[in-house]
Amino acid sequence: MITIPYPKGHKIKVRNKIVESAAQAFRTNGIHDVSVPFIMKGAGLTHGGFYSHFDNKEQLVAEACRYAISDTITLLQKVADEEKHNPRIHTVIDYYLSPYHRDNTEMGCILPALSGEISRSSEEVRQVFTQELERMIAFISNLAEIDTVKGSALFSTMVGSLVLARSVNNPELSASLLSAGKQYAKDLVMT
Amino acid sequence: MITIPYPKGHKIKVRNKIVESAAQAFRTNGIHDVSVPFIMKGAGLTHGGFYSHFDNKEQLVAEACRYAISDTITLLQKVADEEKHNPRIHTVIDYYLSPYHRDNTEMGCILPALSGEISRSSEEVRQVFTQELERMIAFISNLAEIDTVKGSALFSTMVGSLVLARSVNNPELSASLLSAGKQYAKDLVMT
DNA sequence: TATAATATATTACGGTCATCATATTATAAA
DNA sequence: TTTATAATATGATGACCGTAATATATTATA
Repeated sequence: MITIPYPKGHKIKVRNKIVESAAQAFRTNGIHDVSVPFIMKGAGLTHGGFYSHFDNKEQLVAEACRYAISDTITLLQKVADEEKHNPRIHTVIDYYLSPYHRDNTEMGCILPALSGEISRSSEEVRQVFTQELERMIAFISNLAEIDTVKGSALFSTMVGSLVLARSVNNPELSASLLSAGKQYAKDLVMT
Repeated sequence: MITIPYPKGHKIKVRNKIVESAAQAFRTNGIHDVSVPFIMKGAGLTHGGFYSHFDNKEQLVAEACRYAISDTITLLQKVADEEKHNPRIHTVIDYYLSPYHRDNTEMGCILPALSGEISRSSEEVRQVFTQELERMIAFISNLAEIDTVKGSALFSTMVGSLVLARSVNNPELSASLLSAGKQYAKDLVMT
């Protein structure tokens, strides 16, 4: 006879908490700089139980990245849906290149946050990024009513501007990178 | 009486070798994933001598980043100078977004390679990046004969395209990201 | 209320890290 | 050739890593 000693779905909930904790931690501190004990602490657990949920850290990395990108697409969709007057792509560009998004890496788009590290990750992780980036480009292109080639260039501009705006020390330069990105991203859509 | 046991300039040469080794290693594997022993081995030395050249790892990071960006600007200048017919900015864009540059991170531009990690680095390192990025934007803007705001957007597009092209697993998608970036970067210059 | 099954915690292991103290080596001058 | 010493190597320290084995806590059911 099979009994269920813990509440039904308990383990899945805990597992999701670990993924969420990891997705947040990776965006804030990078993949390699975040330890399993740190992630588990973020989920309110101790590190030992980790391996009853995941085979290894790499598996969690892949899941957390997929979770984070999906989350961002959902958020951008919501941002677009709330706009009633201006072109919806403009609203998304403005959000993506806002000081808020720049300064809150831990809940933002994972692509600029982990950009460098992804190319050095395992095939499994890169596969996830490839799939999710394709979804992101499709989403952006659809919203802007442009083809996916142009959509790729648009999203590249957005990612590059955000990455550089986060790298610099000088607030004026950072703001200028954001606003230049916004302006020419919108220009790109309209030409 | 003071004796000089090693040839004049010996230590400076060794120090430069360490910086070069670090600049290459950081671009290939990221800052945090590269250890001091690994860098020293790359310079043909053992780890212990490191602290007679640098106060700590962070100081080397800052120097290696400055070295790497200067190196890249010099290289791009040379690439531009070799072009006789087309607009020189086109040649630089084509080089920057070439498969060669995408696939040889270790000798390429450090900004896309370390983008995510820079924003989490010390003030000292971010200060270096700020200064060198300003130089890079000035160089690009001057070459394209556009103002620095437009130049910022142009360089953002280049960085973003390269970052995303390196992240994905799918060769076609990667190539498409490069060519989309090239096309719209050139469009941006001319409009 | 006891039990069985499952979720989480504790503890340990082997490895690598940055850093430092000390020993050794290489070489210019005496 | 000897000597002084700068440059480099060796080895150690304490911290933290990913991973794993084992122990403990939890709770739906009998």
